[in-house]
Amino acid sequence: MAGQRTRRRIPEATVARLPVYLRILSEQFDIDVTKISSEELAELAGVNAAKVRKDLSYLGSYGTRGVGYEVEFLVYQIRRELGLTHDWPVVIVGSGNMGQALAGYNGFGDRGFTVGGIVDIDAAKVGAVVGGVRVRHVSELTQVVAARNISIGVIATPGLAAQDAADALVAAGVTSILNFAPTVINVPHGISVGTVDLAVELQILAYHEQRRINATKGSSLVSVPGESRRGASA
Amino acid sequence: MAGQRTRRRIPEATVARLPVYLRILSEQFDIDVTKISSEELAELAGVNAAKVRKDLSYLGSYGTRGVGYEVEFLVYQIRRELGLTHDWPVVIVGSGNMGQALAGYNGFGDRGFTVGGIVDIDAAKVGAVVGGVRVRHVSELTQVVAARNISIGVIATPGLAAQDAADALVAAGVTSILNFAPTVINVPHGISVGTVDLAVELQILAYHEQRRINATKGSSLVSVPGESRRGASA
DNA sequence: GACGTCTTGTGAAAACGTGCACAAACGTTC
DNA sequence: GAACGTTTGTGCACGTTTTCACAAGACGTC
Repeated sequence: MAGQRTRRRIPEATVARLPVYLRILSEQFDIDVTKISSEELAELAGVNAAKVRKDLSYLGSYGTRGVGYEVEFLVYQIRRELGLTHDWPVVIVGSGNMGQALAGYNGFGDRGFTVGGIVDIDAAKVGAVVGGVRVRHVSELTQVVAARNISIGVIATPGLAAQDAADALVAAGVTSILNFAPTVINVPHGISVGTVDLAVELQILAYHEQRRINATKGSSLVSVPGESRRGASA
Repeated sequence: MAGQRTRRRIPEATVARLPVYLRILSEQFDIDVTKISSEELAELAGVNAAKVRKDLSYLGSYGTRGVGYEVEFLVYQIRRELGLTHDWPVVIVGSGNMGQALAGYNGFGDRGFTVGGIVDIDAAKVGAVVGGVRVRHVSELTQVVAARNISIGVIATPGLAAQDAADALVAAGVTSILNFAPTVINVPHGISVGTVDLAVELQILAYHEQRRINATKGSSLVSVPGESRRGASA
C-alpha cells in the first residue's frame, strides 16, 4: 500500500517555529540575501542555532556545510512542508471588530491565505464590504465554503456564538478551525482546532508580571522570566 | 533574606493552562455549578484529567477527595496565583483595525484587564475615541504609562513599526509586552514578551490540513492530528 | 463504625523538547 | 592537493511535560 513514503513526522514544536523561519527568510529574500547560516537565522528568530539546525533537518539535508542554507530554496521547502504551495482561502465567521481586523490584516494575503468569504448572523451587517469582500449571511455559509472549496474557518464572534459558529463551519464542510472567541469549542473527532484567546495571553503575562513584583518585594532573586512559549525575549 | 517563602514555581505549561481553567470555572460558576471534578473540568478544557489535577496541585491541595473542587474557591485561587486579584491596565500601541478590535474586545475587561490608554503615531488618528478611550499621540506614551502605572503594553501596529513600538514601550517603563505584529521584536533582558501572529496560527493549521489530505490520498492510515498546542479537539 | 464508592494528590515512568559538542563536509587559499 | 577555517547534521545528556497507576482520604449507607 501507499507509495507515499513514511513521511517523517515533524514535532509539533518545530511546526510552530517553521512559520517564523519562513517569514524571516522571505523578508531576507526580499532584501536580496541569498545565503544564511543557522546562526544568523537563529539570531533573527530569537532562538538557539542548534534548534534551527535540528528543525531544518526534519525537512531534509538542505544546507551546505561550511556555507549555510540557500534562502530561496529553504523558503520553497518550508512552504512545501507547511502546505503553502497553493493559497488557502479561509472563511471568517463574524464581521465585528475582530472579523474586520482579520479581513483587513495585511500579511495574511501575502502569506498564503486569502479571505474567501466572510459571514455574519446579523442581517444588518450583510452586504457591507470588509477587506474587499462582501459580507454574506451565515445561512449561506455552506455555499460559500463549497464554491471556493474552503477547508479553513476562522471564528471571530462573541464567545456565546462561538459554538454555533463552529457547528455551522463543521456542517459546511470545514475541517480546520481557528478560534478567536474566548470559549473552548467542541468539534467532532478529526477536525483541527487552534485557539487564540487574547485574555489568556495577557493573563500569562500578568502572572510573570506579578511574580516579578513579588520577587522584588521579597528582596533576593529578581526573577527573569525571559519569554513565554513563542516569541523572543533576548 | 526574603521572608517571602520559596514560592513553588509553577511550570510554564501549567501557567498557560490556568487561564483556560479559570475561564471555564467562571462560566460554570455563573450557571450555578458549585462543585466540579477534575474529570469534568478536563472534559470542558479538552485535556487529560490527570493533567488537571497536577496543574491544580501546584496551587495547593484545594480539592476534596471523593467530591471534587469547589468552583468558587478554585476561581479565587487561580486568580490569586495569576495575579488577577486587581485589574491590570494595558496600553495599546496602534489604533488601526487591530488596535480597535483589541480595545473593543469584550471578555477583556471582564477578565482582569482594562484599556488604560491607546496611542498612535499618526496625528490624524489622535483624538478619535476607540473602545471608550481617546487615542493619544505616541509621544505621550510615557505620561500615559506613568499616569496609570501601566506595566503591560500591547503592540497592534504594522510589522515594520513593531520594533519602534516595543522600544517606546520599554522606554516608557512597560515590563511586559504582547505583540500582535508579525515580527520578532528584541527587548532588553528582563522584559517579558508574548507573541500572537495570526498568520503563524493559520500556517500551523494549514500544515495539519495538508497532512490530512496527503494521508487520505496515500491510502492507509487516516491521521487524526487532533489538536494544536492549546485548545481542544474532542 | 465498618464497608463500598468516589475522587484527589502524587510518586514514578515514559515521552518530548532542548542544547551541547563534535565529527563530517564544504570552500578557499597557497 | 594539502591545510585551514567555517558551518552543517546529529548523537547524547539533560530538563520539562505528560501520563499512568494507586494509596489515601472523604462521604454515604447500613
